[in-house]
Amino acid sequence: MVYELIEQFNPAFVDKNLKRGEVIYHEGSPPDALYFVEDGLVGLFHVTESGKESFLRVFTKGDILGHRSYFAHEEYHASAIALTKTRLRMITKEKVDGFLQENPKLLYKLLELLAKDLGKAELRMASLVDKSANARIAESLVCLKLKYPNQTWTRKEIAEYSGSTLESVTRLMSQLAEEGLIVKQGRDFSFEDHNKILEKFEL
Amino acid sequence: MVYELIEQFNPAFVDKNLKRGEVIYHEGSPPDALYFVEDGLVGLFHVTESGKESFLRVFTKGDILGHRSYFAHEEYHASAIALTKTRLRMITKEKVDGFLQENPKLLYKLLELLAKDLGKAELRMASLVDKSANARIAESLVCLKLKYPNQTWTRKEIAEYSGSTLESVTRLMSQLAEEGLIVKQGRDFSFEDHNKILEKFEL
DNA sequence: CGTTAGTTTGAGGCAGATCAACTTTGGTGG
DNA sequence: CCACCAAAGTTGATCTGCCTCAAACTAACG
Repeated sequence: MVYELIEQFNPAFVDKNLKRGEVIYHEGSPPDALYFVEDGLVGLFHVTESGKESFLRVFTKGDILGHRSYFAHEEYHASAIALTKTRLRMITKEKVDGFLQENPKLLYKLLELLAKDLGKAELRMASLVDKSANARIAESLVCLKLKYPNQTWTRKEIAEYSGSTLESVTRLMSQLAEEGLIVKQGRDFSFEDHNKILEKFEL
Repeated sequence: MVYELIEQFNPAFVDKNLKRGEVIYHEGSPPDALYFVEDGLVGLFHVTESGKESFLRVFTKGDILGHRSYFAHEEYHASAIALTKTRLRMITKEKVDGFLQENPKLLYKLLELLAKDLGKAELRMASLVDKSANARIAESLVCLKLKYPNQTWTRKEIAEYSGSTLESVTRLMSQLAEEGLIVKQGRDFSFEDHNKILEKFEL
C-alpha cells in the first residue's frame, strides 16, 4: 500500500473529516495537495459539458488520491467526493516534493498504480463500445458490491459507473431480482453467486 | 521527451525495422522490453472477446512504448502495431532496471506520461457515454489529422479510435465533404478550418 | 411524520449498429 | 506501363437497444 511507504516519513499531515457528499477537491482546480484515505470511501466524478456525470474511480482505506493531477502537472480532471463518512490525511504539495526524492520505492509504487489504472481505464473504454448496457451494468453491480460490500450504492452511482442510466439500472435490477439472481433489501441489494449474474451476460 | 533521457545512457539498444502492419508486441504476452520510436507511427489496439477492436493510443517519433505493462507488472493489455514503415529501438527488461535506478528524472517523466494518459483515457471514456457518435468521429478526424498530417488514416482506424463503425465514419465524411468542411483526396482527406468542423458538433 | 432524495414502471422515439451489395483505389508483378 | 485484384470505401435499407421524458411510489433521516 502506498500509504505505508509515506507514513514512515511521518510528515506533517493535516487530518480532515468529511461526511457523505462533501467535496475533497473540485474538477478544474489546480492540485494543491495529496490525500490519503484513513477510513471511508471516496468517489472520483467527472462532469461533462452537457452535465452528464461519469463515475471514474473509487478510493478506499489506504488509497492515495490527487496523485494523477499532481504528476501530470494538470488541473484536476474530476472531483473527489466522499461517499461515506470519511477520514483523510492531507499533505501539501510543497512537502511532498521533498520526501519523494528520497524514496524511490514510492515512485515505483506510484508508477505501478498509474499504470494499472491506465490499463483499467482503457479496458473500460473498450467495453463501453463492445458490451451491451445490461452487461456493463451487471458487471458494475458485481464489481462494486464485491469490493465494497458495506456500501449501499445508489442506482445513479451504478449507472454512472457503468456508463448507462439510472432507469436502465433499475430495470435490470428488477429483472435480476425476479430471476432470483439478486435480492433487493430496501435500497441495497445482495447476491449469493455473482458468477450466475456474470454468466447470464457471457462475462 | 523520454527518449532523450534514456539516450544519454547509451545502453545496449537493439534496432528493429518494421513495415506497416507488423506487430511489435501481442496483447496477452508478458512484457519483455521497452521500445522507442525512432521514426514512423505505431498504434496500440485492444481486441475484445467478441472480436471488436479499439484503437487506444498512437505513438510517434520520440515516444516510448511497452512502459505501461512494464510498470504495472501486467501482461500487455493491447497489441502494438506499426502504422507505417517504422524504425524502433528496443531495450530488454533486465537492462532497463539498472539505469532507471540511477535516473530519477526519468521516473518523474514516466509518471507524468502515465498520469496524462490516464487523464486522457478517462475523459475519452466519459465522452463515449456523453457525445454522439458523429461528434466523436468529427473530433477524431480533426485530432488524428492535425497531429499526424502525413498519415492516411483508414475509415476503420478512425472508427476504432472514436468508438464507432466504419460505415458511420464514411457517412459523416461524405456529409462533411458535401458541406465543404473537408476535402476527400483518394482515401485521404484534408481540411482548412478544423474549428468549423468542431463547431458543427458544439465541440 | 413530513419531506426529500431515491426508486420504479411505462410509453415512445431515434441514433446508429448491422447486413448486404456494389464501386473505387492503389499497390504489385507480369 | 498497364492490367489485375485485394483491400478499402460507399450507399441503402432495416431493425432494435436503450435513452428520454413523465408520473407515481417509497425509503430513510431529522
